[in-house]
Amino acid sequence: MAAPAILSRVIPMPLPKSMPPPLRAVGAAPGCSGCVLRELCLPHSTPDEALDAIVTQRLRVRRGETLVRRGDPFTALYAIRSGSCKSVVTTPGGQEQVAGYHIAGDVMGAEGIYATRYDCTVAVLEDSEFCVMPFDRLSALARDNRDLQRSVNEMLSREISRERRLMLMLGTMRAEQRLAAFLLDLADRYRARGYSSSEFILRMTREEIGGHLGLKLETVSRLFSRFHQDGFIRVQGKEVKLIDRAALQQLVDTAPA
Amino acid sequence: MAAPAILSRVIPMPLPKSMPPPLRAVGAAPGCSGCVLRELCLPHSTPDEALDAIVTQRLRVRRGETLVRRGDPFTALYAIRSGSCKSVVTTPGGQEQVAGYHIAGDVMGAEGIYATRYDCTVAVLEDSEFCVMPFDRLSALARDNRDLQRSVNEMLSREISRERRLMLMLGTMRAEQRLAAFLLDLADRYRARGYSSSEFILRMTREEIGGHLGLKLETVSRLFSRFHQDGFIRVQGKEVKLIDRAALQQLVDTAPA
DNA sequence: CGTAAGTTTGACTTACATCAAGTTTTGTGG
DNA sequence: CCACAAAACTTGATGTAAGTCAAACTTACG
Repeated sequence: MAAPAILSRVIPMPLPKSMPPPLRAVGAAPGCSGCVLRELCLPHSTPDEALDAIVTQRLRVRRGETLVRRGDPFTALYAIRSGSCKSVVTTPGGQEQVAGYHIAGDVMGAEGIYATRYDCTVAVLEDSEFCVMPFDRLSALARDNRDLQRSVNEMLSREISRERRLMLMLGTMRAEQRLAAFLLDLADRYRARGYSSSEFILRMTREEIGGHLGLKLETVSRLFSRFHQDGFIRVQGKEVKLIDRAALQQLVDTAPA
Repeated sequence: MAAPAILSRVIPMPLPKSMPPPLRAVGAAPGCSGCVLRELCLPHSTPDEALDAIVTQRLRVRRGETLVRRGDPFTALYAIRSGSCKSVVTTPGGQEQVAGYHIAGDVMGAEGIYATRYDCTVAVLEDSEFCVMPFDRLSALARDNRDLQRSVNEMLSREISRERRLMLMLGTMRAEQRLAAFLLDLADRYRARGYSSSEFILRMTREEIGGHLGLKLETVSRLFSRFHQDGFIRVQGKEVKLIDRAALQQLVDTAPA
């Protein structure tokens, strides 16, 4: 198989300086068994035996680069080891929707399995590191391992649920509810990763957040200001601190009408 | 395991003609190998050997009944053999979003694999017949059959793509674009099933369509009237006839601004 | 055949978008 | 490290697409 576009942009892992640059290094990669993100990234059902065979290489990608492009042949799932990115879908008319804001522990690319091509472009928001999980390898491993097969199914199913929640948000909520829900969801995800769930740095611009929530950047900015004034949060550019979570939650839960 | 709610309302498999109304099983499954919907329902990779073992029973459900409820334990995927339904997600605040409008050949329930519970309520829009694919059976079959395993993955992945398109629509399009996209998508799906792609009967009310597209029923109604006046379609209640597909397509493709 | 559910259409309101101008932050090269 | 240009952000004034409220009409079903 021809090397997918992405591999041509691989930056060698800086770990042991002596190691040849990636592309092999299967067992040589640190493996998932000791990874702190394991619980998030692979479903709990993932069997230990398989763990260190799934990830064949690590990739470093710099802020502003593209990890996969819409239409690229599907070859692998990518897990975020560190950093963050957004996945973007585009209408025929050129409008952009940020389908996901992904942070460490998230797995991306699952939509490509059926279509054999990725249908999102994944843009890297800060210097990041990814674990590459070639899909035919994953499938082969799963064939001999019932639990791993289940893990793959769960991973896909989890993605369906995630998107359904987003759809629900876009279809039913008003602007302030969307932003509140976004912030609370983000906080939960940071907590699950052991980071502070009340204080974090947004890696997306107001425009990108707007593109995610189906709003314009001015609306996002105004809402941040309003939440700040109302004492729900403290914002300073990209730094956000949640002050009154209950209030945000109540915003989300309260029917608009 | 306790009998899942859905199955408790099912009558044992081999059965006579005279059954009490709702949710009734309609006899031993004829198998998928001769089914006209096979191409749509199961991915092309599905191996012949597995085909007749996947569906264990057929269910008849009458209009207005509920096939699965949000929160029910996940046990099976359901394929629509004939008829149609909507799947509904609900916000904490009680707002409803119609996550999908499903017609013959569609498979539902995939989101439950991860969560072990369904997270949509599926309401039946007209008297319909379903093929029940118990998931542990499907998994077991897939374990011994690489192609079937792939089919399951593809089925899930296809659902992710479907939802992503809907998300894109909700996040970026204006009302008239949404309705146009909805009609064109529906037409395509009918064509793929061998039905007329230019003339069909909507089984959803204006309110349900609105709930699907993130609009209010009055807006949907007005748009139908406008499309009618503009000569794009001909509407008469639930009967719709597409007249000028190109015009609808152009609406969808034209950037709003 | 009658009643309830669904649909259409109009008048009015509103949440968010758009346009615009000024301020702050970021990142780069001297 | 600073300077300065570009990008990102904030805030106000105004516009508009879609929502809300309301009333009359049509369709479907028990």
